[in-house]
Amino acid sequence: MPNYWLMKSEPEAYSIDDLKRDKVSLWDGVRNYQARNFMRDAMKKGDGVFFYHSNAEPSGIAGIAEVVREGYPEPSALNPKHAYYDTESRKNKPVWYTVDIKFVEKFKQLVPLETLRKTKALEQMPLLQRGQRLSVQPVGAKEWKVILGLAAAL
DNA sequence: GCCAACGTTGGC
DNA sequence: GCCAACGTTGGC
Repeated sequence: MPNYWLMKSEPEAYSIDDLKRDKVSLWDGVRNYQARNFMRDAMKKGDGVFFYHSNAEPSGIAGIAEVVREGYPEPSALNPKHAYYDTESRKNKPVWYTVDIKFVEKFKQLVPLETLRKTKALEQMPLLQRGQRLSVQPVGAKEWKVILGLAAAL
């Protein structure tokens, strides 16, 4: 039984079209411990991922990806030349982790945040809670299905 | 561009 | 260990 996740990215930085082009990508640059813990400990091969566009016009869920490689030390945190370099991170004692995801599907139309908010069955989603800004977060199986339904109906 | 909410840092 | 200051996220 796979689990489901939602990952946020600003489309100007990395969009679902970029993932479609790359087919597979790591998910680096996350510098939040809770999000890291999900990637390091909880995300499993085969899990489903909603690709969320944040700070976008409009923001919302753009499509689907799938976990293809489970948590491993994030390379850019160990690379002094990289913008995501972290002086605290060491090869034998990494601080930050990432997973690899592969492109599965881009929705014909993005499911806007506004639509998610209007959907009663989704009101418990972490994404929709006030002030929450976790960039990697779990999605319930029921919510996953509801959102697939919304995407199909657009 | 604004700003509320949040996470992190660092002085004490 | 508290908490003010600061930087970041992300909707609007």
